[in-house]
Amino acid sequence: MTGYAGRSEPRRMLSLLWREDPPPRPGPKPALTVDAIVDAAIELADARGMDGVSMRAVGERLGRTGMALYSYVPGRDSLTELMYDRVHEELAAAPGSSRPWRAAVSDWADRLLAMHLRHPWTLRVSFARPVMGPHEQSALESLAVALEDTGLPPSSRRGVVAALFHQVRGTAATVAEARAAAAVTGQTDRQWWSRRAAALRQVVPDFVERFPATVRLHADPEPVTEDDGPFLEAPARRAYRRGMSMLLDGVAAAVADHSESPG
Amino acid sequence: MTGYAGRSEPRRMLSLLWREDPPPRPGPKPALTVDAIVDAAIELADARGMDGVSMRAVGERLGRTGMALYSYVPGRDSLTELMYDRVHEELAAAPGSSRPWRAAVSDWADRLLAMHLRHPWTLRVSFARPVMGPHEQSALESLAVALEDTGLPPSSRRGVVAALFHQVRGTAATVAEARAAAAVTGQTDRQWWSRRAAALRQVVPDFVERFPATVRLHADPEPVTEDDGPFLEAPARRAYRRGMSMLLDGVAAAVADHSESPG
DNA sequence: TGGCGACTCCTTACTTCGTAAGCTAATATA
DNA sequence: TATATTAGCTTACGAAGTAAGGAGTCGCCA
Repeated sequence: MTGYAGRSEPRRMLSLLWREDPPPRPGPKPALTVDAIVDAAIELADARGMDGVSMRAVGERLGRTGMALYSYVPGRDSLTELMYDRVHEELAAAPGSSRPWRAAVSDWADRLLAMHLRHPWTLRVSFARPVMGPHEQSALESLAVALEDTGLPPSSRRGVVAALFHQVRGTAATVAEARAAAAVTGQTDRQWWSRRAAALRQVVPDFVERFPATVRLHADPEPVTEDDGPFLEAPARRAYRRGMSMLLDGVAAAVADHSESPG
Repeated sequence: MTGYAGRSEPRRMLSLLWREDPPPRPGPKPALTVDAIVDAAIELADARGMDGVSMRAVGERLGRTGMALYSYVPGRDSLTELMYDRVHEELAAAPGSSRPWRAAVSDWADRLLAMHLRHPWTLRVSFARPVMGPHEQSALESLAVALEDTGLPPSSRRGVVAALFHQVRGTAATVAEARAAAAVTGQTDRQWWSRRAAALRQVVPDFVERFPATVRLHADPEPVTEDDGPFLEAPARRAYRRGMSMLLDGVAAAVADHSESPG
């Protein structure tokens, strides 16, 4: 069961996240640091995926046994949360705060998407119960700042925040999955897809008659023009752009509506 | 590593999903059926979560050992996909096809959300690589039908489909997480939250000064008036409604724009 | 300054998981 | 009827998280 935040003692976990330095204590000097452990775990996760991050593997990477880590970190889930907060450091603050809200928000989402794609294992940590670490918080803060320029009330802004997170995380999951499957099965995603389609034609020969609207939905595929990645990745990225643009259109409409008759 | 579709032989998996009945074969008569196994697994998953669904546990529920299941199903991941497709049966087809697209789409999303909340373990199966079972397909078909009434081109419709899935799945994950945490920790989500807030105040006393926009974002909480569930569940549901409404506003704008100047 | 006690890190062991291997008994087809 | 093939069992392997306990190390107070 990975991905549930807040299972352990909240005080201990928050203390770790915010790097409260502990008072000097008796006993041998710690040879490791939480940061070193988290770094090693992130390297492992980036290279081999979250399943490659076992306590033993992380310990081994640091020249220790797996059990040695338990002096620094309550357990594996807590380590995951620490990793999660850490990579949010990469989300640099928005350049200038004087840009129009739409550009700022759209940029923010793109940067979050890029972060998730650099570290796909972050998608295993649920957005539901925020980890509430410093870097995650400051990422949220910069979005919150951008959204205040809309003039919308807090309740509406919360709706936008949730929608943005869902859109970004869903897209990231789709793209990451396509990549992972390609890596695991050893075949390109195009091969994977064509094999699957051939098998489907065999098993369900009347697919076109039974699901006509679905077939029409996938008609008219656009050529891959830009750098939106390999075969299966491209449609996900285009859908992301379109979905985001429609969502922001809706937000803009709400902004116009609200500035006409505020309150 | 749960949740990756299409790991096993695609032909075998599709044959299982679409219930191709195999030709009579030598050997003892099978005492079980795939359906019985899938049903047992779903009951277990609903009751104890996906972690309660081990091959041994499912076998035991059917009076067999875990290994007995491998005659029917290639492995655990495949079983998960079968479970996933099965519960999509609950997504009844949309009532009348003559309703306006917005109502039809909104209803569809609500029904999908309800399904995910009845079976939160479905969220472990990625939307990225569709399982392509019969029930999942017919759920997608009814959405595709509703979207054709918009008159939007396929590429735009695909964007809407993706956005809808992301919103629904993200919301479902949020709500499910709140429920799971309450069940696991034994404390109500209100207790969980207040403890966490207290701990945060201790560890980061200057939180309000450091993250003012975040604090303002969470200001002005609305009273829980309707049946949107317990404490932490309510904001997720309200955010869902607001987000969905803004998204559909954006779609409506695109519809208006497109019917003015099609092509 | 001596020693108490808390600490780090190790080894060992327990549990649970998915599933590979190989056995026996049952059965459709030649 | 002989044979090949299957279902379902037992056994076992490797990997996972982590509990338990011991050995050595150091801060703090008498």
